[in-house]
Amino acid sequence: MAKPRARLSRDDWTAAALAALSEGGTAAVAIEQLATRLGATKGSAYWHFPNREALLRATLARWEAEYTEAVIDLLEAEADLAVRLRRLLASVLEHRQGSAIELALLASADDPLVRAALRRVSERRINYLAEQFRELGVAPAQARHWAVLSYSAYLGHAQLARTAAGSVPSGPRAAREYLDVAMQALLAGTDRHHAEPAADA
Amino acid sequence: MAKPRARLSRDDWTAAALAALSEGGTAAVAIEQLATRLGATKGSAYWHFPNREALLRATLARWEAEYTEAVIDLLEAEADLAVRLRRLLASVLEHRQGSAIELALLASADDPLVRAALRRVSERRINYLAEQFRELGVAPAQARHWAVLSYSAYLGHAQLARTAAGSVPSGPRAAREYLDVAMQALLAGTDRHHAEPAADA
DNA sequence: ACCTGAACACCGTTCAAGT
DNA sequence: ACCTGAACACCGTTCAAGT
Repeated sequence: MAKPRARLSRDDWTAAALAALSEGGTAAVAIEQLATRLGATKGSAYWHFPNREALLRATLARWEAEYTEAVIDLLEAEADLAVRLRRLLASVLEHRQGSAIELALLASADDPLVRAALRRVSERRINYLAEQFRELGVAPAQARHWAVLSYSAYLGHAQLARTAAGSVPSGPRAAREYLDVAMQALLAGTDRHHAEPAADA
Repeated sequence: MAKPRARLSRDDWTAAALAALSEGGTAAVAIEQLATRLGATKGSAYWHFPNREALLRATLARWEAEYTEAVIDLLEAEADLAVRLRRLLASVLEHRQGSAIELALLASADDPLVRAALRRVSERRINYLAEQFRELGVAPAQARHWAVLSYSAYLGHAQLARTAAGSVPSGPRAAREYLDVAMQALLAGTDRHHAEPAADA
């Protein structure tokens, strides 16, 4: 398929695996299929990696390094703390780029390696959100609970968007109304009983 | 492993598949492995089912028939509408029986067949929840949004419990506090601005 | 150092042959 | 009607041999 390359690097393999991952989940990270795409034989993979697990592990590590902070970076760009939460949920409704791999990983949580990667990323993001809630005036003990709830809504939404796209609000109008509802819920523990209908649409 | 049985039925195969599903997800529904467990050869499976996909499909259909209404039945048993929501979220925190298969399915959402089953079940449950919110006095158009948010929190929680058990509130004390927060959020659109700390613990 | 090519194990699938 | 046993394709893995 692809033009045969004289030599392949580790990065060539993880790049191909990352692409396969977003298209077909963990199952698509198959050495023989990747070798065909890369114009090489399976033996090449086994030079760079001891086995398929190591290739998958390296691929997930690369995803963590390149995408873990993506959500946080997106939020940091906005000054208004309350609007950040809205952005977080909106990012799922709007299917931003980079989320394809994340959705594929959530669907492949069967795999222990995937599970471990998701665990680390979740913990990092929940800690960030808890910090946000504390800045909004929520007591530390409660802040973590609000963070977990918010991140659960995010994850559940990603899951719904993938498995039951029809059940999820679609179109700009419905999305805005849904976000208003979500913000009213998630900020119910704050002084601000709901965020403005957003100046970021 | 298992004592060899003279003859196997379709139900024997789907029962074995259901057990394998809850232990190892879709990947564990492997005809050769199931045959060994059942004390038969692979050919037996191909008598009852045209292929592995048909076996998986029948297994998922059985799960839908036996477990789809489980959550709803659980909730119907309780008269107080607001407490039902609390029960829904609590059921994830407490890892009730039957949820093992559901969690495995969420993790195997890679598979188109699994996705389809989850879609049908989600839609059914969201409709039920929307009805609940309408009974709580929420306008129909809003009720669906609150239902989607609630179910997202449920799904996201299931995902977190599976991938990042450490991030989720554990222990009766933390679980209760977390539920109080969740109820405050999910009932923020209702007259009852939060449910009583529950008489069902 | 990096890769090919052939080999083997495992699982999905087929099918002729058995009871 | 229901199952076995042998066969083949596909993918993970190994390794001797090539450049």
